[in-house]
Amino acid sequence: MRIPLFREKTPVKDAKLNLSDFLPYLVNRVGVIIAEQFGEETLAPHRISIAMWRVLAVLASAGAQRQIDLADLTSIDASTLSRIVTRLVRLGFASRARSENSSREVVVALTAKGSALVARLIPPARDMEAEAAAGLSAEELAVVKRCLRRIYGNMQARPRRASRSSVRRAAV
Amino acid sequence: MRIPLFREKTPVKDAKLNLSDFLPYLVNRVGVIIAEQFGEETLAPHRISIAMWRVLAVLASAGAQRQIDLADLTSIDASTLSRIVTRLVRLGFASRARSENSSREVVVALTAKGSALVARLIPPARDMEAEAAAGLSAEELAVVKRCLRRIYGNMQARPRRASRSSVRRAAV
DNA sequence: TTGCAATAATTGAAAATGCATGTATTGTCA
DNA sequence: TGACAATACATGCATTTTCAATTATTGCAA
Repeated sequence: MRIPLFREKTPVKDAKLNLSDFLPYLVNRVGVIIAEQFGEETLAPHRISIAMWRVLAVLASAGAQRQIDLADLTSIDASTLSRIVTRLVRLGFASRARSENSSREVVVALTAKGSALVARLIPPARDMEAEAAAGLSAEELAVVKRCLRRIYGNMQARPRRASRSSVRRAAV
Repeated sequence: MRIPLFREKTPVKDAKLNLSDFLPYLVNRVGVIIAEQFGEETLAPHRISIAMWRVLAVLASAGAQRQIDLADLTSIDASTLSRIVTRLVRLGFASRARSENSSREVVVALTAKGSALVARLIPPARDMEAEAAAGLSAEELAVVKRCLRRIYGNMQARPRRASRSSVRRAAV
């Protein structure tokens, strides 16, 4: 194998980042603009935040959950989520009860009022998705969704630096 | 036109949301997990936040920008951006100067130190993207990126009720 | 030209967020 | 079984973000 006298062509390619072709950038942009518009148009009239909507949607989709699982499913930090659930309970959209099998756990569920709210929000949510995906073929949209699921799985399975708790364990 | 005695078939389909097939949900999840891991692993050692990285990356990719355009390109609120730029200037990564043609505008640019930082961060950024996209074919990845650009364009072009932030078209 | 609306950036104050820590409970293994 | 680690949730606190002005400048129409 020949050792090149010069660096391979297009050395600039590594030093420069074309953001419009950079996946994390594209994903962030799309995520922000969708959340903004859905929040302003659909959620604001109901006086709920996008974070609250995410919690309600997960509860409606996946059923009652422990807070730690809700945090995972919504990508919201556990401490933030604890406060959001407090607000949802105060507003009457969710209930919080100690788990039967473990009294350190808490189970969050939708109330009837919460279910009714989600039912009203689902059609505009679907509409927003349809408008976002306008011009994409069914195949393309399917590819996008499948790939996003795969990407999430990749990131989740990635070996990462030890977190605080395991650092403490390793240090002992 | 006949009025059906019963509701059309599969009424549940509209009332229930399957989040794992819901585009906004998938996009948000992926965006959050990528930002988290890139922030913890790559940015934290440099004492840089993900928001600061986004600003630096846009400046490196698109050149010096007015703050309002930076806000658009980074999906960061203009007031938040103003404070982030202040921090970047204080840290020596960026410069802020009044525009030549309009003294109400400000032009933010990378300093040499800022460029050097971005140059160091680009390789791990590329690595992260590659790991995220592991298992996707080149074609699939291309479809995903193209569709995300289209989706962003769709959302931007969407008719929405008047809001404070002006809708400014950015060529990305 | 002048007056007024629009634009760009900043800032005060409130709300939201994230990290570290605290508390209570459960799991485990020596 | 009895320590001790791990887990689940809540909370204090500092930081960050957002919304609503505020200031300064520019564009534009009468």
